[in-house]
Amino acid sequence: MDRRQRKSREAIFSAFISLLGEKKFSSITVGEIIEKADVGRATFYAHFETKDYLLKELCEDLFCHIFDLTWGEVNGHRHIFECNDTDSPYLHLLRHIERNDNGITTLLSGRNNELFWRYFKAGLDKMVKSCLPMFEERRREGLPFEFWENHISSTFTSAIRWWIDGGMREPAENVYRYFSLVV
Amino acid sequence: MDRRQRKSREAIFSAFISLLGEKKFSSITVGEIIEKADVGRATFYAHFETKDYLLKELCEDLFCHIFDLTWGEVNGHRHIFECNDTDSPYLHLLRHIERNDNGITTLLSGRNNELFWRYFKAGLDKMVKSCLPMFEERRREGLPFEFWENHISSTFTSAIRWWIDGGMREPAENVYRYFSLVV
DNA sequence: AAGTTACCGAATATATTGTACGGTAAAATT
DNA sequence: AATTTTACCGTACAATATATTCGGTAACTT
Repeated sequence: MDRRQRKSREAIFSAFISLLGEKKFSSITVGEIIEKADVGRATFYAHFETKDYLLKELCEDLFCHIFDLTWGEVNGHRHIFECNDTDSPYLHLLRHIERNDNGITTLLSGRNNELFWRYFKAGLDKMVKSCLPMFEERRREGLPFEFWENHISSTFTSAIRWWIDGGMREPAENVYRYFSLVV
Repeated sequence: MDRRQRKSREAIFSAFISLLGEKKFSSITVGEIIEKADVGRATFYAHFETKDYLLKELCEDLFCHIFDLTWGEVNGHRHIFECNDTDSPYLHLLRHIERNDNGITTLLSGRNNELFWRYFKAGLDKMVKSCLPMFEERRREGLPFEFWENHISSTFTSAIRWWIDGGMREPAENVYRYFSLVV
């Protein structure tokens, strides 16, 4: 990709993230974004069809990155289905958040946009699918598979949410322990 | 409240709900609402400051109503802290949704607005707080109280979500059973 | 019956979106 | 090194949406 393209794209993303920290998605205007990003209006629309697509692509960039990282390490060890042996991908993900990689925490903590969490959960769902066997023995009798799948994923999501909303006063390890206790 | 006021308010709510079934919140305009509600523009703004407040008040009306109903019956029996004896308020709530009371399902099923779920969960949180002792014995050692609280509430929320997203093919009783199994 | 209140309808100022165009500088191609 | 392509800027602009104002009318209240 052209360096100019990259620069504009980055500038827009960066301005957008900054704005998301201040106000909610729906009340952010394209005008504000391009002003902060210091790019022309036409440039914005050359990159992103709409404001919604901007959010979508930002999430994809960000979350795919995060999830690929947690995944990658596990995959590198060829341990997708035996996550127990190595560091749990869940704990791994929590550590990423703890370190605020890519400013992800800033975004997730905003009381702003639920859309963000939707994309986050979408990425998480995929991860859970791969690491599901981790908790297979805890699945009760008569529980539909898809329900269980969804339950784990949303339990983890809401644990993170609870963590962040509470100001992340506890270390990632604790949150992981709580998560393990209830699931 | 004046009958005229009530009529206008109802008309706006009704038009808004109908529109929410068709398209997502952000792409609904005030123009569409007042046209469908058949009220003047000034009237709309006399009732609601913005479109966001409209959603807010609608949710409050609706959810407070739903939660008060489920609650009311439990409270009527003076059984807030012994929900076990009577019909569980959770199951109760599921039945409300199953019957699509106040068109609540239509609203929750739209892939539209997460805001709706936020308000829903806010109402649920209060309910959980009252009925928490129901599951007290299942709380594991070393688990913070607030985490447990949040966990139950969001597990229930995501169970409903899973249910609705899947087309509500199972009866409310099943969903309640799954919920009981995992929590 | 008189006063108050909510409404309508239309006009309007303001803000936002998304597109179009000519000119310019950076990058790729020859 | 010269040429072509590409991305960009800035401005302008049409289309749409938001939110306010105001005079007149009908419905409620006292």
